[in-house]
Amino acid sequence: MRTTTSQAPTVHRSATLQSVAEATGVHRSTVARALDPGQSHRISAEVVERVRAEAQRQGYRRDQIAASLRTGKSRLIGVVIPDLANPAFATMLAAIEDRLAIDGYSMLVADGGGSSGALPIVEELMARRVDGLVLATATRDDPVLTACISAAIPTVLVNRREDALRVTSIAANDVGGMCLAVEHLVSLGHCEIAHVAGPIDMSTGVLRRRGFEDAMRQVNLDPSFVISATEYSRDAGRIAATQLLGRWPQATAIVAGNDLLALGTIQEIKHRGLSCPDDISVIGHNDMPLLDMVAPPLTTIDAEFARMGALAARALVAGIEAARTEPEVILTTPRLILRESTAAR
Amino acid sequence: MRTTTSQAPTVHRSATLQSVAEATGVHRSTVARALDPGQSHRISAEVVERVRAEAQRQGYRRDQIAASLRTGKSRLIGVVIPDLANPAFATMLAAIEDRLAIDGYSMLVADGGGSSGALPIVEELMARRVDGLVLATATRDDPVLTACISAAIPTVLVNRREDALRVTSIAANDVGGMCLAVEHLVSLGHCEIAHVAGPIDMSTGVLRRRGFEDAMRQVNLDPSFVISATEYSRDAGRIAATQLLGRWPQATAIVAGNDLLALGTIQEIKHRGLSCPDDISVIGHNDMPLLDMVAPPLTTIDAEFARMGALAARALVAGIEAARTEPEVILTTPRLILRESTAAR
DNA sequence: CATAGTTGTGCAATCGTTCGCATTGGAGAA
DNA sequence: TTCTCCAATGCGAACGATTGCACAACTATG
Repeated sequence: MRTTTSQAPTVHRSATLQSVAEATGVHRSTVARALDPGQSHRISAEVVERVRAEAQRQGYRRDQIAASLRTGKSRLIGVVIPDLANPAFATMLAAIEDRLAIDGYSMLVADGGGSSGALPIVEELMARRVDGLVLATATRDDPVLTACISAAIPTVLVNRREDALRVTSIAANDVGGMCLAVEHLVSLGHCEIAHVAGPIDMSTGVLRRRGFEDAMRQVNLDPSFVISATEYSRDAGRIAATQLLGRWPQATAIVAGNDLLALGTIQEIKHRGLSCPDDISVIGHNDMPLLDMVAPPLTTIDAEFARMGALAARALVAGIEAARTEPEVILTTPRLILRESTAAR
Repeated sequence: MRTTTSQAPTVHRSATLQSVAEATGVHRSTVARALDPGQSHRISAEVVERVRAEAQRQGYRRDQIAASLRTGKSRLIGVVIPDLANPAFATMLAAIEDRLAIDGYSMLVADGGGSSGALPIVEELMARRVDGLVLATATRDDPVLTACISAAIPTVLVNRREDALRVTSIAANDVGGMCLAVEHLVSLGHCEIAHVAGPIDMSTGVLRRRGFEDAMRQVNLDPSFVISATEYSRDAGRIAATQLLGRWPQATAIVAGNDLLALGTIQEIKHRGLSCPDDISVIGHNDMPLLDMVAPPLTTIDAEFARMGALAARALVAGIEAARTEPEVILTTPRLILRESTAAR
C-alpha cells in the first residue's frame, strides 16, 4: 500500500462510482452510500473505509451533472444583474455568492443589461435547470417574472419590487430612505430641494420619488422639482441635472435617485462653475464603494447592497428547501451616511 | 388548497423530447434532429414543421443537464475572482460574461478570496464538469493550476502569470506599465520616487516591482525605496505608505502597485497633513471605475481590465474548441491616464 | 426451533439527450 | 424484373448517480 499523497494523484481519466466499485469489489450503489455522509452509517465500517480509500486513490469526484439529472436538483442559482460592471452590484454579487456557497449552491451569473432584454437570459438559465433565480433586473411589472412563475421556479427580487406581490423581494425601504435624505437637507436649512429620480419603470425610481414627494409635503415644501433620468448612470444624471438646473436655477439642494446620478449631478454643477456643497448640496443613494474618496465625499443613503444580497440568497434557499413559502417583502433600513457633499444653507 | 392559478398557456409539467414525440407521432430521436438546426435538413420539411409547432405548444426546452451528461460538454465556464467586490474585477467579469455569452457559454462565478483558498472552489467547479476555467486568482506558482492541468481542463489566467508557462495567460505588460509611470514622474522632475508594491506572491506584485526597479535604474535613480503591501486593498496601502513615509520622508512621488494601494497611500498622505500632489505625487495602476472623481483625480496606468476579460474568454473558448493550443502569453499595452494626483516638482 | 426483525448489499429502473446503426419505402440503374 | 442507393426515421445503448425494493445472513424472541 503506497499511499504517498505527495505525488500528484494518478491521472484519473474519469473515476466513476462504477470504477471505484470494481476496484473495491462491491456494487456501485454501495459505493454511493459509503461516500454519502448521510448514508454511510448503513454500510459496514470496514467497507466504508475500503471504499473511501479507493475513491481517494482514484481521485473520485461525484459528477454533479449526472446527479442533477437523476435528482432533478442542480444546486445552481441563476443571478441576473442589470449591470455587472457597476460596483454597487459587485458588492451585492459578492454577498450573494458568499451566502450561497455556505448553503452549497453555485452561482450562474448573467448580465441582464444587454439589448435583447432579460427574457432570453432567463430562458437559458431555465434550460440549465437552475434551482432558483435572483433577479436584480426586474421592472415593476415584469414579463420575465411571469415566465419564472409559470415555470414554477423559485425566484426572489433584489433591490426591486414588483407591483403585484407574486414573489419575495428584498429591497431597501426606499421611501424611508428618501425621508432621511430630505430631513437631513431640511435640518441644514434647505428649502428649494430638487430630485433627480431614477427611471420610472423601476421600482426604486418610483418609490424613491414617492418618498421624496411625501417627505417634502411632510415639511410643507414644494415637492414638484423632479426630473427622471432615463437610466442609472453618470451620464444620465448629468443630463437630468442639466435640465433640472435650467428649469429651477434656484435649487440649493438635490437628492439623487442613486449615487451614479449624484455623481453626474455633481459633474454638471462643477461644469457650471458652481460648487458642491457651497452652492448646491447633493445627496446620493446606495453608498457604493469609493464614495468616501470622491470630491466632495458624497453624503448618501446606505441601501446596504451587501446585506440585501445576503438576505436574498438566504430567502431564496429557504424557499427552495421548504416546499412552499409565502411571498414576502423584506426591507432593509437605510441609514444616512454623512459626508461632505451637503452643507448648511 | 389547490387554487387554480391564472394559468396562462398550458402548465407544462416538463416537456421532453419524449412528450413532444408522442404528441407528434414520431420517435424522440426524430424530434431531436428536427429541433437541431444542424440536423433538421435531414428530416422532411413537413415533419420538422409539425415537430416545431408541437414543441412550441408544449413549451419544450432542451434540458442542458441531460445533454451535458450525454455529450460530456457542459458549456459552462468557471470564473474564479480574488475579490468579487472589487470594482476593477467587476469590470473584467462583465467583459468575460459578454464574450462568453456570444459563444454560447454560461459563467459560473466564484470568489476565491475566502480563507479556505481557491482549491476547494476549483474542485467544486470541476465536479460540475466545467468546460474551462478562468483564474484571476492564481499565484505565481499555484497548486490549483497544477490540479487543473492534471485534470486536463482548459484554463487561462487573467491579470496573472505563473512562473512556469503551462497555460495561456492574459495580462497587462506590467513591466512596461511601470516604465510609463516612472517616466512620467521623471518628466515632472521627480527624483526621490518610491514604490508601494503589491503582494510578492502575485505576478503583478513582482512584475510591477521589477518594472519599477528597471525603469528607475534606466534613468539612474535609486530603485530601493520599495515596500510591499500584504494585499491589494486600501488599508494595506495605507499601512505600507505609513512605513514608507516613516523610512523615507524625502520621497516626492509614490508609484503604487494598484489603484486601491494608491488610494490608501493618498489617505495616509492627507492624514499626515500633507497634500497630494503638492507635496507628494501618487500614481496608481489599473484605472478602476470612479477614479476620475476621487480627490485628487488619480493619475494611473490603464491595465484594460475589460479588454483582458474579453481576451481571456476568447482565448479560453478557442482552446476548448480547438483540441489543443500552445500556451501563450498575451499582453495588453498599458496607457498612462493623466489626471491630477501627479504634479511637477 | 420457528418466526420475526435487523443489517448490509445487490439489483435495476430511472433522469432526458445524443448518436451510431438498423430499417423502411421508393427511385433509378442494370 | 432485380439490385443498388438514398433519404427519412426508428431503435436502443450509452452518460453516471440515485434509490426503492429485494434478499441473504444473522440475531433476538417466544
